[in-house]
Parts: sequence; structure tokens; C-alpha cells
Amino acid sequence: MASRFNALKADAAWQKVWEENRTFAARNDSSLPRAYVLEMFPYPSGRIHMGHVRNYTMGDVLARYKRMTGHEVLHPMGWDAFGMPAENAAMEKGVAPGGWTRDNIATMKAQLKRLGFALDWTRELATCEPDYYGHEQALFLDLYAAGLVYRKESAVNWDPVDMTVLANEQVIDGRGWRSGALVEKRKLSQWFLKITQFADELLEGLKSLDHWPDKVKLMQENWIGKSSGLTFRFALTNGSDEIEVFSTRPDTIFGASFVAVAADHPIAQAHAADNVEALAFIERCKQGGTTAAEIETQEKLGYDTGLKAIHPLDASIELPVYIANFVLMDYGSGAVMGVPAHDQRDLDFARKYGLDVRRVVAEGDKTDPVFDGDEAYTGSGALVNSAFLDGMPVEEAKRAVIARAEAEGWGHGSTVYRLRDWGVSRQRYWGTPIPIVHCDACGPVPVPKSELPVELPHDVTFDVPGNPLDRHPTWKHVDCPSCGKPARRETDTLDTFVDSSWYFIRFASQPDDKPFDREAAEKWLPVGQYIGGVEHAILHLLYARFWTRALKHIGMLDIDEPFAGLFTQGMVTHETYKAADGRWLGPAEVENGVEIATGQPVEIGRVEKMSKSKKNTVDPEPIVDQYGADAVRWFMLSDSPPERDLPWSEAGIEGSWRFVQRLWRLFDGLEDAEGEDKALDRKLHQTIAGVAEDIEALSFNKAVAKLYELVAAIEKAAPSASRTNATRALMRLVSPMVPHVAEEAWAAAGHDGLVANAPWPAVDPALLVEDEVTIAIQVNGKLRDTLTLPKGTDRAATEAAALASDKVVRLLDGKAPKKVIVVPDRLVNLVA
RNA sequence: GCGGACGUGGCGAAAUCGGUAGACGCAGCGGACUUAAAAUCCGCUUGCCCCAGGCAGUGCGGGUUCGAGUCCCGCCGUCCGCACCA
Repeated sequence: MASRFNALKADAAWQKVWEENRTFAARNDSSLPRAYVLEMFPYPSGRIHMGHVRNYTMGDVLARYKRMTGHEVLHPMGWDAFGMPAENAAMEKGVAPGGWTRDNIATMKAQLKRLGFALDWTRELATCEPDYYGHEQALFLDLYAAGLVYRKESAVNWDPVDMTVLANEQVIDGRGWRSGALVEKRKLSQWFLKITQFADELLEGLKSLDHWPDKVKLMQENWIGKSSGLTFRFALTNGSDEIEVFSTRPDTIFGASFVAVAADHPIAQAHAADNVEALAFIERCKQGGTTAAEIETQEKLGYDTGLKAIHPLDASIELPVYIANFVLMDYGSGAVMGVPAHDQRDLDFARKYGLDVRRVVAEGDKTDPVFDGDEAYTGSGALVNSAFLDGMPVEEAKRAVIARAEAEGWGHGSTVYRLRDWGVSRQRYWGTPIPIVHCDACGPVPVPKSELPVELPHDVTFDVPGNPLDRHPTWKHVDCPSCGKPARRETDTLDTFVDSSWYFIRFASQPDDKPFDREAAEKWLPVGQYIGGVEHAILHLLYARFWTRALKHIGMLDIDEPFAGLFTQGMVTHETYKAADGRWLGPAEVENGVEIATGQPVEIGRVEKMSKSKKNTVDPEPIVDQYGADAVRWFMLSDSPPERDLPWSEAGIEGSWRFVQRLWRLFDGLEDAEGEDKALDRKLHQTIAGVAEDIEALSFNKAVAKLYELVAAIEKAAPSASRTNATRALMRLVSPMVPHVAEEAWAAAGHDGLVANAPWPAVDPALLVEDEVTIAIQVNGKLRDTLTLPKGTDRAATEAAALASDKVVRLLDGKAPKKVIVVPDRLVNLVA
């Protein structure tokens, strides 16, 4: 008789069965078609949050569905385990970063297991373990040997109190986010990876990624920022120097009225060497803020060096050379030609300093060389006031100038990217040690691979600021691998984005003696479906794409793109609550719009991403305790489309729990019966096909809606063989989403084996089509009636049926319609 | 500023190619069962009106079409990314 589904008991029992049977361990030697389903691995911050639950539930449904449809599925999990929070914990709580991280991993792994994810835990990895990062060091050395790694002086954000380098995101209003100290620009020797060498490949490769969101591809395209134009040189009247500039508008070269160089451009530096005013100006440029708002409001400032540049196409034209605060040293060549008439920024600058503004592109019928107004003309048109270019359209003129520059040898067509090389040095302890030894005699020397991994020391202290590796008494003192003399280890560690740039390859195979087995990696890769947050749209995904291409470049792996399919899921959100005195309150502190502790009304704020600072988080674990894993999983898949935000609600999770119980009542009441129920057969097969389609499109909310409909239809149906069959099929249909109740029901119904191993129900195509259709009858485009006709009724019969409708007869009032549109099996529109 | 996405009931949403707008869920209302409650089941639930019917309705204003949530033009709003990029 109808019992309750005891989720707590069933969850644990089935999770144990899956684990003991190694149900979800992927076989590398399988002959089945492969499916690699991967969710972005978590940072072990302490506890699983709702965002993880949503992310991993989506991947899990897909992974389980793929297994049911005959695929060998690789669905692994690991830990992105290096990073700052572990060091912060060490500083604040005096715990060891390694111990803290491993404790967190243990906690979070147990939490993930309670959700019943079909993960291959035999392939679990943590990037903070030497058996992972040692191989990473080997790969780093391979890239180094191939010339893809180099070292250069680079400006960094230096926090003088914490004695550390800060990432741009860690600098808030010019101050360190933690110390509050004014951040300095400091030049440090840093390790770089030559991602720019692959800029064009990474850009072109985007075109092959048909299963990526356009949004992400566009973001990467903009990030790479390819521009083509002309790189050319201005000679100076002093005869000694030259200035190289890059322009995307070489066509406007006759409109140039000044040349501007960056504050740290060699010309500016040389000029300032014996000029106090110039030096002061350069200092002033450096003080400018770098936040978006500051840049927007910052005045365009220039300093006239008195130098004159000679126009390459007309030696009689001399252009003043300015040092300008808006010219960036690290883009192009750090110098620009200013064409005020056709560039807004140049125009603002020219007006401010009273420079010529010469029109060289006709704007409609305006061809006057004197350009009026304060809005630069950037549109198309024919060249004017430009000697041999006159009359040419913009694009043709660009080509003509480039051709002339190349013929005369003062410039060449070139492509410039916004993308910079990837600085991977971090002056931190909790990261992968860079496997290099610095020797006074030999310079930087790679650590021999036989000596890898270079392990992090455990006896480090965090009681004083700075890099613990650097101040460790012995760790950095080693002999040079090349000459044997005393030398120093590199004490920088690698950016954690390096760790996540190849973990998906390591999942495919995990040999002890090398980073990966090439054959196994090439069998599994690329990842078929990668799922994660959109916040990784640029950095992680670009770095992983670069790393994969770099491995191909050095002949280690023949894969172009690591992720064939990408899906970026929305966040889990919740209302925010604020007490009258401005304190944020957590959902547990509020009931019926009143703060429980004080009885005071609270202000209910907007629905936002769950965040600790606004206290609107809901911890998944107690929810799993209360409702069971299936209800939580079902909630994560219901209602909101997966790419959109999902508002968490207590009512919603209760609804999901009720549905799990409703399923169980249906399964528990399974009985054998006789007779056919054609309508239910149809509904079942439409659902099988529809849910499959929805899961493959990751439209889980639609699959959920279809399953609700099927459940309602089975409940309503009278006992029949069809109903029994549909109920058994339903167990399989819901099993990717709510696997525990499905296994429980599957076993109770006397099936052999696990529902996790059962095949997806087969579809009978004959049952997908209805034999009757409802036809809409419109008069003048407005719905007036509907009628049911056999599917496939021809036009004439459909029209006749429509004209016979009582309502139509009344509305037409005896008149014949002027026009009749018949769409068979859909509608009839009578135009009166 | 540049680039992009989105805008549908009280709420989350659906509507595959231009063809019955609001499937499905949540919340709400009414009823059945019950001593009662919970659970469950049944029904209603876009708005308005002269309520067996009708009118309006997918951010706003136009347009194309027999027919527009869907296509086109112009606005408004929200969100996201980039940002002195030459």
C-alpha cells in the first residue's frame, strides 16, 4: 500500500550501490561511442554552494542520459585547489594551506556524493598535489624548450604592506583590497607564456565552435582584438630619431596634424632626461587612475616636446610631437598619428591645443579642408585634400597607402592584437612552483625532469607578509643543474589558471610517468559538453584553448579545440533582506517579512546572486537533509531555463519534494493490467522523444514540463497494459534527473540490474503522430472557433468544415468570404 | 562611449518554420475527504465589459502580411562584456 519515499535512506543506499559497483567509472578501452561530459571543477573554498549544485546537476542529467543512450561516458570531478583563499586562511587562522585545502576537499566531496552525481571518482584529482602539479611543471618545461615561455621585466601592482603582487581585480580605488595600502607600480621580472603567438589561431578557431554560445565567442573575439592597418615610421627633423606608429586608418594620413607618444615611450623618456617640465608631465601621467570611471572623466593631456616629425608622403609637412596621457605603451608601438577630423579623441586633443583639423574624407558634399564642429567624421566617403588619394573610397585608399609605404620602404601593412602575453608569475606560496633555477653563471636553468616534481615545502610561516617561499631558510638554495655551483630556485609560483588549462586532459588518463597518455587523451577529447559559469568566458576558456594549441604546436597532442560544446549556466539567486538599521539578514533570520529575533519588519530587496556579503545564501546540505537529493536536483532543473538565473525558493523546493513523492506513489502503485490505451501510448512516446530532445539541447526546464504532463496523464488513465508500461518507462525517463527514487522504484518493480544501466526507452515513430488534429478557424485573423478533424484532411474538406461551423455561419451572415487561407492540419482563415 | 543579450499573467516560464498566446510549475481562491489538521484529489485562476457572449492583450510607436510574441523601422527600459586599443 502507498508508502512514503524515504529519501534519506534510499539516497544513501543507492549511492553505496553505485560506488561498490563502480557504475560510473569510464572505461578507456570501451568500443562504445564516447561522451565526455565535464563541469568546471570547483575551488575547494569550504562548502558546496547552490551554484555548484545547479552546475553539477545539469552535467549529471546529460551524463546519465548519454549512458542510457549507449555511450561510454567520462564524467569526472576534481579540485582547482591552489589559490589565495588558502593563504588567507593560513594568515587569519594559522592553519596550513595544504591542510585547510584538503579538509575542504573532504567536506565538499562528501557533500557532492550525497547528491548522487554519476561521477567517476576513480579519476579524481587535486591540482595542489605533487602528482598533478609535477606533471604541470614538466609541461611548462616542454613549452619553455619550445620557446613559448620567456621572462621579461613587467610592471605589476605591488602592495607594499603585504609585500605581494596583486591582480588588477584586487586593486580597489588604487589600494590593496586586503591591506588598504596605496598600490605601487613596480617592475619585476616575470614569466610569460606566448599566447600572442597563437592570437590568430585562437581567433580563427572560434569559427569552428558551433556549439559555443555566440556571446562567449564574441567576448573572446573582442578580447583578442585584432586590428589591421599600417605600421610606419616618422623621421624627425633632428635627424637622429624615428617614431614608429600604428594606424588602422592609413587612408587619412594626409589629415595628420600631430604625433603623440606614450609617457614611457623611449622618445619621451629621452626627452625628459634633460627637461624638468617633461619629466613632471610624465610623472603626472603615471598618477592617472586606471578604473573605468577615472579613464572616462580624465582629461586628454599633452606635452609638446618641440620635436617635429616629417610627413612620410610630403617632406614639407612637419608635425609636432607630443607626449600624451592617452597613448598606451603596450598597444601597437606606443605612438600614434593624430588625425583630428576623423577620430574623436584626436579632435578633442587638437581643439584643446589649437592644432590643425584637416578634412581628408568627404562627408557627403562637404569637402572643405577646414573641418568645423566638435564631432569627428568616421563614416565612409571619398578621399579629399589628399594628393594621389583624392577620389578613392576609404578602403581603396588604405590599400593604396600601404602599397606606397611598402614600395618606398617606410612602412608595412600589419596586424595588431589587443591580446597580451600571459603573465603567469605569482609571488605566492600556494601554487605550482615554477621549475627553474637561477644561476649567476648560467642564467635561468630548467630543473631536470628527473628531479620533478619541485615540491612545495611544508614548513612555511605566514606570520609576516611576503612570499613564504622566498624567505624559507633552505628551500630556494640549490645547486645549479647545469654547472653545479650554488644557485637559487625560482620562488614564484604559477597562476592558478595554468592548473585549470589542462586538467581535462589529465582526466582522460593518469599515468605516473607523464602528464597524459596521448592515445587515451585523443580518444576522449575534445570535451563534448563543458558546463560552467559565464564568468570564465574569457580567461579560463581562452587559456585552456591556448594550452591545447600549444601542446599541438610542440607535437604532444593532436587536438585543436579542447571543448567542442560549451554551456554557460545562470546563477542561483535569492531575495535579499535588510533590517531597519541596515544590517543584511539571512533567509533563516526572516519569517513573513519580519526579523525573527527582533520582531521588526524587514525590507525585502531585489533577487540577487547568492553572496555571503548580502547573506542571501542557502546552504545546500541542510536542504538535502530535509528533502533528499532528488528533490534538490529536480528543483535545480525546473522552471528557469538553464542559461538564466534560478530564483531559489522554499516553496519551490517543497513543490519538488511533493513531485518526488507523487512519482513514488505512482511507482509504488504499479500493477499489471490488461488492455490498450492508445492515447496514453501516444503521450508516452511523444514524451520519450521530447524529453530526449530537450536533454540533448540542455533545455531541462522543458523536459521537466513534459514529464509533469506524462505523470498527470498516467495518473488520470484507467488501469491498462499501456498504463503499466508507461509507468515502467517513466522510471527510466526520470532517472537522469531523480536517480534515487528511480532506482528504488526500478528495484521494487522487479527489474534486474540498475536503472542507471538501463537503456533509454525506444520510440515508436508511428505513435508520435496524432490521428486527429484541432484546427483553428479564424475570421479576419481572429480565432472564432476550433474543430477537430482527422489528420491529413485535404484543403477542400477542411475549408468546407470551417464554412459549416455555426459560429462562422453567423459571423459571415450569408456572405461568401472574399478569400480563404487554408493551412492543412493547422487553421483556416476566412477573410470577409 | 563601443559591443551584445533580453523585455510575455501575482511569480518562474512555454509557444520548433510567421498560424489557437500563457503549456508546465509556484503562489492564490473554491470544493471533496477528515472530529480537525497535514497529505491527497477535483475545479478556477491575463485584464475588462452590457458575461450562453464579446473586447483588449506579449515594454512603447509605426510598418509588412490573410495572419506578428515571432519579421522590418524608430524609441524606452533592464542586464552583461569591453573600455583612452590608435
